[in-house]
Amino acid sequence: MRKELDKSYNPSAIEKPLYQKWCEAGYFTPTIDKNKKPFTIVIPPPNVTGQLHMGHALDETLQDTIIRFKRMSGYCTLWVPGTDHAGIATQIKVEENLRKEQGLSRHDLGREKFTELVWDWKYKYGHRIVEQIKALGSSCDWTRERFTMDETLSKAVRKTFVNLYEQGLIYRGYRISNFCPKCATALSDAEVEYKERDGSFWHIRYPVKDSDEYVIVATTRPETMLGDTAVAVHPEDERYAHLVGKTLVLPLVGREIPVVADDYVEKDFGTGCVKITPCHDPNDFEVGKRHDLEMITVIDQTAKICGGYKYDGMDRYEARKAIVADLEEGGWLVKIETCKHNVGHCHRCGTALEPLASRQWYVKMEPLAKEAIRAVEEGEIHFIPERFTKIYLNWMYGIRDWCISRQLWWGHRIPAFYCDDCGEITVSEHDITTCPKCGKPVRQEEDVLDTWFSSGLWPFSTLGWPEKTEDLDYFYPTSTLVTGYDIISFWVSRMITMGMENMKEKPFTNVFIHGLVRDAQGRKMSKSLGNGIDPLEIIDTCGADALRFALITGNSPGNDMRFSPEKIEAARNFTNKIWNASRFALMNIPETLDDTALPAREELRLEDKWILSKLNKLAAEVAENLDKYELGVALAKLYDFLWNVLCDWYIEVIKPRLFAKETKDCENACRVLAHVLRGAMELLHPFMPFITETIWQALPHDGESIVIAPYPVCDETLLFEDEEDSMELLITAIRQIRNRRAEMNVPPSKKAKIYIVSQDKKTFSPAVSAFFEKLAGASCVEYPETFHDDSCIQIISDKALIYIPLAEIVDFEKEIARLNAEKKKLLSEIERIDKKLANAGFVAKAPAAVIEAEKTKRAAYADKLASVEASFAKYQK
RNA sequence: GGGAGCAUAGCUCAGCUGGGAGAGCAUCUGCCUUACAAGCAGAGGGUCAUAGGUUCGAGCCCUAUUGUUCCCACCA
Repeated sequence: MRKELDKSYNPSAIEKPLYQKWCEAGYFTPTIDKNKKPFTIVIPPPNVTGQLHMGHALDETLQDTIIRFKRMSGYCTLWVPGTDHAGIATQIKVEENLRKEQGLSRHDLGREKFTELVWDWKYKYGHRIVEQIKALGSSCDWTRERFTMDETLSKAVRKTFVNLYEQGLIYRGYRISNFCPKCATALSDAEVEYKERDGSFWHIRYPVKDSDEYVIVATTRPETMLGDTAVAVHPEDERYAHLVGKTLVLPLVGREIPVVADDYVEKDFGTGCVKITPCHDPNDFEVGKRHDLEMITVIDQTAKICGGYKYDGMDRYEARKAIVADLEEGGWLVKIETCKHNVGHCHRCGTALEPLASRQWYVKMEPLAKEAIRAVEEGEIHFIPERFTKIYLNWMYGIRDWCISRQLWWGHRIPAFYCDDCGEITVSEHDITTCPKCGKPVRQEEDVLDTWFSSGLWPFSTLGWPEKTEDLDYFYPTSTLVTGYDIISFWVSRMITMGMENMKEKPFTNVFIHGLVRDAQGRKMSKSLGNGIDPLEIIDTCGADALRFALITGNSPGNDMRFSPEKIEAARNFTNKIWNASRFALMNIPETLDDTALPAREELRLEDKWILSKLNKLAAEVAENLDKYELGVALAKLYDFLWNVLCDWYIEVIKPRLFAKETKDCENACRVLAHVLRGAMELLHPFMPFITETIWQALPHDGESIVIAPYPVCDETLLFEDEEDSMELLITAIRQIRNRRAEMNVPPSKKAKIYIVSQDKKTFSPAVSAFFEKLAGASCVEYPETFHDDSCIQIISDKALIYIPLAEIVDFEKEIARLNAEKKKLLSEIERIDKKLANAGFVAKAPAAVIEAEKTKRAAYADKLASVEASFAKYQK
């Protein structure tokens, strides 16, 4: 059933109902077919209470383009959508809201009530991001939508935890971890962002007990001195050798602490004496363990001083000021230097982190990393672009144990149960209430798991693991993972690690990495800068297709891109161009034409063969580019074909035929036009699904939707090299005529007769006169064997001489100057080629085809030069 | 300290395995040519960061330098 297109493209009216139709028809829900190859993508799950931003838009567009291409190419495609519970991020948001609206903290509510509240949020806002992903046109299978805290996914988490624990790969350890005072939880190394800060280097005098001697330590964090339990020097540092083993008296505190010798100290840095605070610095912690030093905690999890000092309760920075003042007053402060140093910050909230000794759960990574490294090094998993392999391997080779416990309430609670009576720790897949050892009641670990623990299982937990499901069997391993380079260490590495461990098989074959979307000045888009462009606003005003186009065009894998209103405008103009061209086509294609057959081969005219040839070559190239993940290149080719080939030339050229209604020639042109436009829409569909479906439905077509139409492949019987060459000659000739007319200010309304002299009778024949009449301001065209009229404009085109009798506007001096310029250019070109051909090395080593091409070029130049010379002769007569 | 990316037209970027540089936007000129002024036609504009090297031939490969962005590690 064909419908006429509206006067103007109105995406907002079209997109939603279309998307709904696709979903209802089940196009996005695959039926497992063992005769077909599966192609699977799992979405990088966005935060469940988040909102779509440009980064998501890019990510989803890339995935959708790939999956639509594969679907049309005959694969059994599955794109699993879903969301992440995003532990910290979500909890913070809900806590903030609770404080704002009710003035309460989560502790006021208690764990159970608070998590209920977060679930409420999840139900309330979890839908929003899903709707936004749909608005982009993403062809996800919503019947398989998952959430990291779904029952089955939680099972996967527990199963994994227990497995690893039983292998000794999960353990509970006491050591320094990074604490975020604001989020009030421990973090993993990956979640620490180091930023350079201006700081000071305080030099403090520590006196030796019962002596006049002293040592000077230098520190950037004087407040930690409260927890000092030693001063370390290098074992081979002669300056301090006599002090090793002696006792120092800690200023302000009075604690007696030893001087120890440790390799960790660098002699040449600072004073060569390092204060050791085992509970508040990772290196000091190690030193402390080696020398069996006392562990004294002086800063708590909210970054306040604790431990029974006069500074108790003070914030760390407040305490720093107070302590420095007291040191100064006591005469302990020697000097203050300014320095730059790196401070770890929470990657969620940006607060400066506090290293604290505490008991946390860890995953022992080294044994697990082995397989994850092997899979990539042996090429089972392939990064696109290649260079990200190094980034991944660099991270994996330097991997340290992963702190997975978080002091949060929102997330998967760690399935460890403590018996306070006998001290037994039981890790169990199922909740237990009594201790299996002594039968006394147990209490479950309060902490939850790092969000990335569950997202690390995503490629198989979403398919049903640990159950042996049909989906898992058919769709795993997934095909391509699409994500930004910023989460390679957070997420990609963990999925590979967990996939190799749990499935004994890679989670995906390809990792397609994209960059960040930045603003027009190249800055990261962020809420605080207010420089973000809202993708939803663009969808509303310009349509999802325009947004998708703007995100993919001119972009190459792995590189950041700048996004600007100009880009969107260009994209919208393109959708408009497609729309108008299609509208024009449909105005001319008669209603009665509803089959999709091309005209008989012998009835195809030059321009028909040309455009068909171009289309089929395009199909081959686009598929090749898509296979290589060069989406930007593929889309640029489609743009060029639609605008600069189909619209600018083919449609213009066939207008006379289209207007000759009810002729066979008209019908043929219509058939070719419909065929080419439909093919172009099919090729473009993965990139711009809505507009292409709308136009496709309006054109003669087979099948019920472009979504499931076969992706065009190159039909070699429709490649016409000769006709392509001829058409190129004609286009060149027309361009040159236009150029000359414009140069000479001939008004477009002024038509003139033209004479074309050419040996190429096949190309320059009366059959193409209409081209020149329509496109080059010709009143009529003649094709004489020779032509002599000195008062004509003469154009030396490829394989043709063109004469236009516009005597009244010919400026002979200008003509001669122009010919001179032309001659000079031709001579230099010929000289260049001659030089090349005279080069023995070139002739001996260059491929034959290259040499042949040079010779052909030389012949063409020589030909033109002869024409130029002939013209000179005429003018000089 | 280790590693990676980028440097091409005024701006934003393409340029696949080396065979004489492209697009979009911007600029200038002329057009309401019956799909489209969100358009059509035409034009100008580049020592492909610098210096070497490999090669018959380098924007592309190698080395060094400069500028720039990022990742990792982190010395108190």
